[in-house]
Amino acid sequence: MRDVPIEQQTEYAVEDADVTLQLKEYFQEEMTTANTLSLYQKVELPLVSVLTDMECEGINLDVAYLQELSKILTTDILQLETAIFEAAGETFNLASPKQLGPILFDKLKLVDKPKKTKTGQYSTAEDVLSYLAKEHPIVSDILDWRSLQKLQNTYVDALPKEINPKTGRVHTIYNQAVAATGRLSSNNPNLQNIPIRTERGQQVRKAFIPRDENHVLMAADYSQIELRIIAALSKDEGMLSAFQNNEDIHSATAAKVFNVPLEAVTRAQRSNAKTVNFGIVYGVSAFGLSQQTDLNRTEAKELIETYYATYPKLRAYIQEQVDFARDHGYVATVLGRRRYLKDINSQNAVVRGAAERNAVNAPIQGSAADIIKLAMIAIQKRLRNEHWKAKMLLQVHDELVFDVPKDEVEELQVLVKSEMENAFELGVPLVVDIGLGNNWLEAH
DNA sequence: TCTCTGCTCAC
DNA sequence: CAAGTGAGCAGAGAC
Repeated sequence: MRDVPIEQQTEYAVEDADVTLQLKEYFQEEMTTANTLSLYQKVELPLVSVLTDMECEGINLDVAYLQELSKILTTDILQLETAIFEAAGETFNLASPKQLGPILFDKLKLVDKPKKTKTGQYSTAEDVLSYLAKEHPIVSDILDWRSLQKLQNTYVDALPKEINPKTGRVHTIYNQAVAATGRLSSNNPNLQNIPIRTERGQQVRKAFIPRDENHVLMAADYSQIELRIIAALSKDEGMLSAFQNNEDIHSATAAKVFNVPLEAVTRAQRSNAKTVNFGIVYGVSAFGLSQQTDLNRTEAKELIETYYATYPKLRAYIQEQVDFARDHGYVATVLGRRRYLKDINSQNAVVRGAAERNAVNAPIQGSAADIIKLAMIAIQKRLRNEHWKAKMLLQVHDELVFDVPKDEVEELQVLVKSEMENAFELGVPLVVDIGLGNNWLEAH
């Protein structure tokens, strides 16, 4: 908390003493374990001042641009609303799933047996409506309306309200003691879920800009860090060699699974391989995979089988994690961060299944968190000791964002890439991609 | 005003 | 039965 007025410190960052208490509660009784004590002293405590610096620094937002964006959104939203009420034959509160459900499924009878939520309402969730879009033009208008409404309410109109009048910048708060896996979380505002996937969402990301015309934003993100971790932890030769040869892991997986040369992999094959690669980390079932791809359940089941035949040590590793959790009641990351799984021996198969997926996912997601935390500590130490003017602003799980004076850009890229790639010796190369831009979208 | 539900944004 | 980790919005109902 250096060089920051006291009134500013307490506004954005919880004081260090409070964080220490939160952390001790977070780790609870395991503080006596050697690994946990070391994790606490070597990672979590040094990270406190790094996060404080980032929170106090804040980030610059282009408010005039967001206000223009909001006007356009308002027009588009009204247009969609008119078309939807016309098609429905009545007006209602479109933001209410409780009112929308009966319109779609009782009045327009979009489908025979509508999916219900756990409370018995009709489900109008995105995956359900996407599937029904071909039944009636009102459906895609509703989905479009929802997405624009989300952008306007959650980001375009909300973010400018978060600007601190003293600094003129937006200051998130990072919570170090919330996520079960060791990840950070971000709130007030959450700057870890700024849109990027859709074209209209990308317009929002453009509102995050450098502090002035002498700076640029630099984004540095780990390439496929979770898959590299599962490759390293499982020691599967096929997956390790793909990373050692710096191959595109999804194409390499597709080539192996569909038994075609790397150059002959089609877009659809790569896409399905990508879905399985991510699914493995989350513990996906054949049913889940079939929902996410164009495959039926039999094909999805076959694909998963072929996947495990391709990367046999992955299956063994997953089994080891589940067995370890059953025996010890917890699983651990590369730095010994534990997640306790009280339901791992539950009689209830659904509850037990969820705990088993946690046993696989927590070490992967948590090890990625360990590694980026080490990188953040190392980077901030150098920025401070070597008197850089550049500032680390944001962390988004596998990405760090910096505000960089133009005359530091070239050298800082080298520093950040090197510190991130060498933060931890994993046994598989860590690769960091760096981008620069006059806004956060361009920096990707 | 508070809490829960349904939904959707990110990695 | 069925994909992990979060935060925040509006609606709806309890008080």
